[in-house]
Amino acid sequence: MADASLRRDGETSTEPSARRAGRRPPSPRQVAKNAETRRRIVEAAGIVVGRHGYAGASIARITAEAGVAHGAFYLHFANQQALFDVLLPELGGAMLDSLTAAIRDSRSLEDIERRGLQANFAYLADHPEIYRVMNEAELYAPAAFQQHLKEIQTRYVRSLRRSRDHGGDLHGFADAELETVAALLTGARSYLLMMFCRDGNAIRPLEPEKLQTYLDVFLNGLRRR
Amino acid sequence: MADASLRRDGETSTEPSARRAGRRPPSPRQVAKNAETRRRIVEAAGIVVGRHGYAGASIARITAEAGVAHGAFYLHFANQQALFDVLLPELGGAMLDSLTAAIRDSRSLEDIERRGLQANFAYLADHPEIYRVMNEAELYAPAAFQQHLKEIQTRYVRSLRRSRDHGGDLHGFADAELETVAALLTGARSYLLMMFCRDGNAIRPLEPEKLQTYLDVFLNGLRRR
Amino acid sequence: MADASLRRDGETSTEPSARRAGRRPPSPRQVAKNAETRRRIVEAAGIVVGRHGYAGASIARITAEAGVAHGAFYLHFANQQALFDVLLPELGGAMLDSLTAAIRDSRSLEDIERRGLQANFAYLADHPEIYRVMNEAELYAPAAFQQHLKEIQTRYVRSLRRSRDHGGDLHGFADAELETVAALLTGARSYLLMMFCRDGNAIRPLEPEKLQTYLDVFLNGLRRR
Amino acid sequence: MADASLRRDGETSTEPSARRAGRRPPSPRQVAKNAETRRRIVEAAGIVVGRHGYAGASIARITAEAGVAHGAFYLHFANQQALFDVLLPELGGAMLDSLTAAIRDSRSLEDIERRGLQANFAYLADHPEIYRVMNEAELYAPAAFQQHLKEIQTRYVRSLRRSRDHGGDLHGFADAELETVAALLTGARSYLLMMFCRDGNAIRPLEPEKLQTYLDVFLNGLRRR
DNA sequence: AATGAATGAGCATTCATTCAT
DNA sequence: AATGAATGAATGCTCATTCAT
Repeated sequence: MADASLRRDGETSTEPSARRAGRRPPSPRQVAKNAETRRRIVEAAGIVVGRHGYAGASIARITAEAGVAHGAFYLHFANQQALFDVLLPELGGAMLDSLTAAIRDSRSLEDIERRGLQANFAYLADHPEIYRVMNEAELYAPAAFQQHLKEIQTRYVRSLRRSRDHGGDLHGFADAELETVAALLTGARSYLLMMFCRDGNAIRPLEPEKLQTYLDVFLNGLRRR
Repeated sequence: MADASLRRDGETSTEPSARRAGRRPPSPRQVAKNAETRRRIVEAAGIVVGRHGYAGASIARITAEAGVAHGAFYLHFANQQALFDVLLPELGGAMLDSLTAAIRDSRSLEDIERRGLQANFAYLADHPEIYRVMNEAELYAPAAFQQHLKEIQTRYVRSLRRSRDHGGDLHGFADAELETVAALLTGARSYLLMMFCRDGNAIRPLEPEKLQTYLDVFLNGLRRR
Repeated sequence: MADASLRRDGETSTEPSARRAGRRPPSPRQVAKNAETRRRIVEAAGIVVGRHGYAGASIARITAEAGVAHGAFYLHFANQQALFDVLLPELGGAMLDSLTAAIRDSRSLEDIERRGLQANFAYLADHPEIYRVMNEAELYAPAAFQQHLKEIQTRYVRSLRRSRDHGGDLHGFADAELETVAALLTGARSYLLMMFCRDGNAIRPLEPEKLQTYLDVFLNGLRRR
Repeated sequence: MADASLRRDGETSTEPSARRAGRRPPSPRQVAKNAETRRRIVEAAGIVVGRHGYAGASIARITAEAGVAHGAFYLHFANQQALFDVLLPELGGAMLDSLTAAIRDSRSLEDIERRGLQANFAYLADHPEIYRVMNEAELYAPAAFQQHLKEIQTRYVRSLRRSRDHGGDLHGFADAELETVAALLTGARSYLLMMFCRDGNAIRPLEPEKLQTYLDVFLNGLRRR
């Protein structure tokens, strides 16, 4: 999971906030059960958002999907928004980590892009609900969405910089320009996904010719000035 | 109310409900009033969606903004969805026309991109509500959104093709590839807008250096293979 | 009904707040129907509070009792509290008016007290629900309760003053002291009611000996210093 | 948990649950802890009711204030009502004892009233939460409230009778009449408190002139017939 | 066509109570 | 005895839609 600091806001603390004198500490079993329930709620929420969107993600649907009582929700989240705020960081964070891992030791821009794009689409094909979680977050969890964008941006720029400093492409691009470049790449990738890979709620792979065109344009465009 | 099942797409027929057996045709004044009320509702809806999003665009708010009775809404639209379905085509269509006009006699790709992008951002600065109308339509009026994307795509491809056939850039790109290129350009543009030009509900201009980077990357990337 | 100004606060305005140009004015029939529904809700609320207390006066119960839809409530009141705030003024105000009428041309203190007390208990026997409406208002509609107390106090002091200025008793009591005296009388009366006249949700008459003791003590006590 | 049906009045038995066949009697330490927890809950409930009223006195708030686990509540009380039923007797009983002590060797009515009233207001100023505990009990613990009234009544009548039999005032008042007189005095005192001494959740002293008026009226009124 | 009161299903949230540990 | 997570019924409120006028 990306970063615990993303999860703080508005969410009911799970840990007893003050370890009052004379209180029996919770058994490890209890703690585990507690965390497990929370996990099930988040997971169920992902599925429900994937199926019905945030707008259709009522507490009733989520708890039914999770197999817990309606009221149990409020033991783990202060309110519906608190869950929404946590959904993208928790589910999308895992995706970002997986993408980062996929391109970890790429040295060339082509490597980054080809492997990144494929890993991206593969992950979404495996976890199709993430698409809506991410996409609708702009509306239903704006802060989380902005944070997610920033995270993508940061990681992307880091990769581009590494590629520029070690490899052949991108020389001539100042750090500030790489910010813009990352936005172009992210946007282009996002639209490929949206326009050519969606199939109802499922994600199908990008056609190879389109991937090739994408690579051609950007590799050529970013080669050198 | 006429039989809804006869209507495509949930939208109430705009034509006066007469022309049915034995009904007097509406006076021109009536027709005008009819159309005028409908227009006011659509316009009000644009404003309300711009301000509160589709989710906050209740019939009550829209009719209040339009200055008509709550119930009047259903004389012009079969239901809320029918209005949502009509919003992007009516408001976004005008924007597309304006963009198409702005690049009409561009011959070079640079012309298309520079003028198009500037016209795009200028239009949105003037009509800030369109941003949300367009952006949230993916969720609230998916069919209209797909249609809008297709429209953009078609027009973009047409421009690119013209540029390729008359100018210097893009030769070597087959028609099929231009589809992909249009998606890349649209996606990149959209993310620039989202990441760098939003300021609450207002749109501020793209910084010139970022515009330049955009142009550099794509003009270079699309020049030739 | 006591005073419209009591009713303003938090309640949804029933009149269209702006008579916008070109809007058809509501028909008198509609207006009457509207007011009638509101009246039925208030009346039903009185009955329900009398039966279950404010705590049991759910919107569902009230609207069921009134024979209107759940949602109709919110066409007439902004929320539950707005109704509660209006209940005592509307129902208790009528009672105060009736009491004021009952003692209107009393000249002696004995007259005021005997007739006032009897009118008070008689009114409550006829409208037993008022007892709880009044009694629980301290908790559920504190502002209305304070206002009600003040109203009682003001009217009581006025009567006492008139009695003092025209009759034989109470001379030697300064205006400021009459405030205290009114509180003593109100409190004593209220406890007689509470301790000796309640019978479930009904009110039974005060035993004549108790009334006599009340009169003896106060008439003697207030006669003269 | 022991069989609730055996218990009068909803209250959990305070005695250790043993003494049943084959159970080891609880260690003195256990009993102490048991009683201590119960005491903390009652005390916490007083504070919470003083702060939020009975309506806001959720088990969660009370147990949090008491520093015990939510579930521990049900080891000491059968349910919330059982606690409410016990609150006024336990907290208000102490107040009554203090008032009884304050007027113990009064011989004149004036003594009783002046000292009683001052002791009453002083106690409430010291324990402001009792005001709400007492006041709202009519609603939330009606039986306890009636019992409390009766207790006040009994003690008051006893004092009045002693005064009558030993002192100068009240002669001519039969025992039955003293019942009524006690109600008048209690009601008058209660309204003085409510109307002139409340200051948010705090109680401020009664102004001396008002106290004097109270004494004048009643001493004069009760002197003799 | 226009009006706006009425309808009722749907939803988030609270909280007394239970129970496995 | 103590703990605190889990349960689920109840409630206030919103809002798309209908319909008498």
